[in-house]
Amino acid sequence: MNIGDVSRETGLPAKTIRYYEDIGLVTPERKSNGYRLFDASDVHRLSFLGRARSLGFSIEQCRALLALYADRDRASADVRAIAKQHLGEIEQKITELQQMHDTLSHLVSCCAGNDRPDCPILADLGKGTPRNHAAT
Amino acid sequence: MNIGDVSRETGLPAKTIRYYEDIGLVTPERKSNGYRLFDASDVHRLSFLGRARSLGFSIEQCRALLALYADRDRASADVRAIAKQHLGEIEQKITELQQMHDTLSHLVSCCAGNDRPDCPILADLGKGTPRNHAAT
DNA sequence: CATAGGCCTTCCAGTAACTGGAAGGCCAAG
DNA sequence: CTTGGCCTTCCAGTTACTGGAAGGCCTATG
Repeated sequence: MNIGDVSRETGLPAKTIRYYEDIGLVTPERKSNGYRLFDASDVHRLSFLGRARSLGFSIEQCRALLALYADRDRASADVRAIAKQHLGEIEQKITELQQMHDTLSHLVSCCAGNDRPDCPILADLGKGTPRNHAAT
Repeated sequence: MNIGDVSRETGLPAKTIRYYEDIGLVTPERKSNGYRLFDASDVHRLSFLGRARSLGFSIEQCRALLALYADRDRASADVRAIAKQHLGEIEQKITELQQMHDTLSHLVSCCAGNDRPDCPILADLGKGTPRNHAAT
């Protein structure tokens, strides 16, 4: 298969697939004309990558997961450890975003949003050093 | 004030402050020895930036907010629009992360995490093209 | 046979918002 | 006069791609 076919099949942009080759996540053959030649296992790896990335795993985590995927003697605990660590990062981010959301939506609800200049959002951002992000 | 004092006062790393100068968000004076000389209004701008960034506003949004902050004829609606747009982005991200979290925590809970190789996390990632991220 | 369109190739540069580090100047204290 | 702690600039790296230029290959049609 050519890269275009693989792109269609996996949903990954051709650019991304080339990039994944650059960083060693896939190693397709080459035809005599220089075109990449992907076999079923390349496509499978790329689909795996697409799904892992869509779950937010970093490239390095994906690399580790692929290695474990290929290792028939792996321990599922190793996989689980990576996933749990990532889960922790996700939870951390959600917490931070939720915090931002609460503060900001409070400020937005306090702002008249008209043509007058007085604005509680700017007032809060311009306040002295104390970071008081909670609603009162 | 020297950059170190400002750093202590605002909580921003000196590197970041220099970067903000590079991209035109602050424009401190210079002493004869080449050192940056910050006055109270610089420090105030930097504190504003720190708070806006901690709420997740992008640098460009911060630039716009600073301009509005300085504009005594601003309309609060303009500020509110920026904040609401950002709020939408935050909500979007939270939704995505929540989705990842649900899928992944389900998979993690299904994985024994022992020294055996069978692992539902890898099994799911290795599945055919359908993206079936929901718990059954 | 020429050419047009659609594939493919490589390489360079840019994104966001910093961060790390090297090389070197300035200044106050001991 | 040297030591330590500031400060300066500049260069490179981070993450995971993405856009674009310049050019080769391949097929079909006039």
